[in-house]
Amino acid sequence: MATTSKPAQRPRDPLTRDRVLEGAVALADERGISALTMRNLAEVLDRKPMALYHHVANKDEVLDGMVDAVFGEIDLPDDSVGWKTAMRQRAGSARTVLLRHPWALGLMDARTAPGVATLRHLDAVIGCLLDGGFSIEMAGHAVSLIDAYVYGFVLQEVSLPFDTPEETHDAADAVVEQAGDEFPHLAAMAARYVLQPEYNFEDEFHFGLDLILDGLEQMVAAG
Amino acid sequence: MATTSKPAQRPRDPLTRDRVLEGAVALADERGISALTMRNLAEVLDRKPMALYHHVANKDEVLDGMVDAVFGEIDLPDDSVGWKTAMRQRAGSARTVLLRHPWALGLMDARTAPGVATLRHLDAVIGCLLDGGFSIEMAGHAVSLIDAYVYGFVLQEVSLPFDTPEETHDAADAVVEQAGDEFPHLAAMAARYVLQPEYNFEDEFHFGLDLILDGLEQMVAAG
DNA sequence: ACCTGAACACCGTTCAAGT
DNA sequence: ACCTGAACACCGTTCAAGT
Repeated sequence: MATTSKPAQRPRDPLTRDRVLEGAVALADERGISALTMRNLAEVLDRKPMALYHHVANKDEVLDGMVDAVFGEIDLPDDSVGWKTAMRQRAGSARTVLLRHPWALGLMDARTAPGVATLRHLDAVIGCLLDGGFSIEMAGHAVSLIDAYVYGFVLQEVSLPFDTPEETHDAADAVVEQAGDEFPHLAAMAARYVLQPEYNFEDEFHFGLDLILDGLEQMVAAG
Repeated sequence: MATTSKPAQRPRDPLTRDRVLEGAVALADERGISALTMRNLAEVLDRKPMALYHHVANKDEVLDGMVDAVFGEIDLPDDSVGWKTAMRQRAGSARTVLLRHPWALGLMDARTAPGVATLRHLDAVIGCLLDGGFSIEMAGHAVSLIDAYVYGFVLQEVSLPFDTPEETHDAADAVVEQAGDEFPHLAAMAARYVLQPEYNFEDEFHFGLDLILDGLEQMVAAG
């Protein structure tokens, strides 16, 4: 049997910056980023709004901290499995984490500076690639390429207007019916690919990731 | 000599949905997405706030429309140059447009459904790839991969805390000084790569794009 | 058809005050 | 050191009304 109230709240020992950020992430996950107001956040933490300002400068600092907290959840690359496997695992972890906090990528353009979790992650990734035989330039190329792909893929995934295979099916159906004349290629793709029972958007993720990792491997092997 | 006032405003003929969206894009470009309020937008359009609701249902519809308007600015693929060149040009156009409206990608996760400009663009891209010999499955893979890369790259680009090469240099300098001990690989990359005079973040874009297009070309050639 | 005024239930944040 | 009350200048949006 647990103690008193909801987890991670422990209502009345003094607030900390970390507790504020933790509450903000939980609130955004549960009720959407638009419900993340300083006033709602204070209520969840069982304080009055002004109490928050003792621990963070303003709402922007909360948003910055939330993004960094999310990046801190992503697994660091495993140094013992070779760069390619390590990058594949890390990319999968990043996707999982970013889908769990679907508001995070939309906050990136509001972020003023990368946080320490973000920098630590980047440092570990670069180290893993250098260990794997990448030159410093190639490691720079690789990080930018892999991360762009992962972020962009998840951005498409969270902005898709459906969350389940059934909804995907219905949406594709609607495209075929509504817009088959105006957008024939799109309709063909919906009918002959997306609507097939074996279609799974997640498989697209691995297709692109493998193409990228194979391409990098060839370039590294070629020197 | 122009007529009376600022362009695209023409203060007093009746508002239209398109004029509302045009004003919203201009306002977000000039003063940032946080300045985009229904009240500010009404002022720019020389109306009272409530006038907007005669042309759009609510603010969410404005945001959806803005994203679709931005997608409408991206060049459609050129059917006469081969799929690879067409995709390279289109990706470059998308990057340019998305950098011109840096708030657009951050709005994607709030979007409820793709608009017609987005669908038209996607349709043209699929058509271009099918013409180039892609199967419907390969075209699906290719669209998802290329678009993920372009969006993700630009997302990194707009969230970088600097806008000019000079600022990049200063920021990299700061990383080396502040965090050289804690993040040695990052510091090495900053010192030995990013801080070199010939470094240019834009070149990273072409590196990754070419790797992706070459990989796709090999797969298509192999059947 | 198109626009407006007044009002409601919210925001983030300042400033001065309480323990 | 940590928290609060009252206030200010904002939000998006409803409803009823004006031309």
